[in-house]
Amino acid sequence: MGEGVEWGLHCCLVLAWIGDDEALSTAKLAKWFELPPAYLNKRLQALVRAGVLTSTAGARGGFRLGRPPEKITLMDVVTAIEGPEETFRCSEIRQRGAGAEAPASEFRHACGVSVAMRRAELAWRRELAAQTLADLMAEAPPSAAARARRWHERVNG
Amino acid sequence: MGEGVEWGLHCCLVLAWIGDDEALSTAKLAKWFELPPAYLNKRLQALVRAGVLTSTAGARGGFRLGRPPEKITLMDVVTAIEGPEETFRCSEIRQRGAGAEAPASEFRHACGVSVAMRRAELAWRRELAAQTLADLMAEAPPSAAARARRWHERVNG
DNA sequence: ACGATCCTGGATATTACATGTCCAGGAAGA
DNA sequence: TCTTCCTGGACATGTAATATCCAGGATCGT
Ligand code: SF4
Ligand code: SF4
Repeated sequence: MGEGVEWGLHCCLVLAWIGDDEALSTAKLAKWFELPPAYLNKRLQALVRAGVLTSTAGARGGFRLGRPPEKITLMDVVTAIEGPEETFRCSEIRQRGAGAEAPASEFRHACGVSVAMRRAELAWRRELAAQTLADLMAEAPPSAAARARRWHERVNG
Repeated sequence: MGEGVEWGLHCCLVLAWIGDDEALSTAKLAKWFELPPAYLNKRLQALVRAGVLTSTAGARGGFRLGRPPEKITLMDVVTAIEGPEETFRCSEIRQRGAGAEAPASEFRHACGVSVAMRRAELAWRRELAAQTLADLMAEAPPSAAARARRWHERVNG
């Protein structure tokens, strides 16, 4: 799991705190977290493509949430950044070598290893889809949200 | 998730099918699945270190299961090969940059992003720990097990 | 109209890690 | 004693994540 997920979640959290009235530029967000601006921008673009964020070009432009926080799940952010592929990639080694001698009827039955791993991955995705940005905001200490808004007023006018 | 997990699971399955009476060498297993022998051996060594497999040196040596199949969970194999680290690594970016201005009291509270991701990961691990090698054997078509034993008699005497 | 800000997307470099190979040493059986 | 075979480290290779840069276009404030 790349660190981009952590970046994305924190950025979404900040954007949720400061609200939809104002946008935050890549440069501001990068400065907040001390991250490489150009690279962070790539991740933000991925979130835009997934509809999690919206972007506005031009002066006073930047990013804001694409929909209300209670409509954004952690699963949305993770798949936007990590891609839709499953973490367990099946290379079908059972059909190679000695396994190739097996009758074709055996391959119609889904591989047990594959379904077992998929079952675990589904449990993971289900748990991610069950938690929203709004949940994270609720659990966070209120002082963090207030500090985000104060910082925003200072740097964004 | 590296492909080593798939290799390890398939090898464990073959070892479970042929039973504890005989051992299988790295070379034989590699030939079965058409995998690079030296590299496969690295993964098998990891399984030995975790106690999932046992190894015997010398002629007619090789690997066999370290304990009965119903005592080997998928979680055991995955952690043996992928390592014990969580897939979501937290780099504590909330304490960097503007976040550093936060009072220390805020950091005593565990980060919400971190606990949310951990919760999902625990669901994944729980699901892996709930499935054993014996379960996989039961779900597999009986013809696969029979073919494994036949092949073993041909190559191992 | 004009300059400043700021997103978009492609090309490119850098780095980390997974993958893969090789070899010397030792253990066990034939 | 010869062969098989595991162990562990060193090393080479390949690939993906990470990071930087630039040209193009959009928007805003003046
Ligand atoms: S048995 Fe399952 S994990 Fe193994 S190669 Fe086939 S589909 Fe993949
Ligand atoms: S808030 Fe959570 S995910 Fe973010 S840096 Fe802190 S511990 Fe890591």
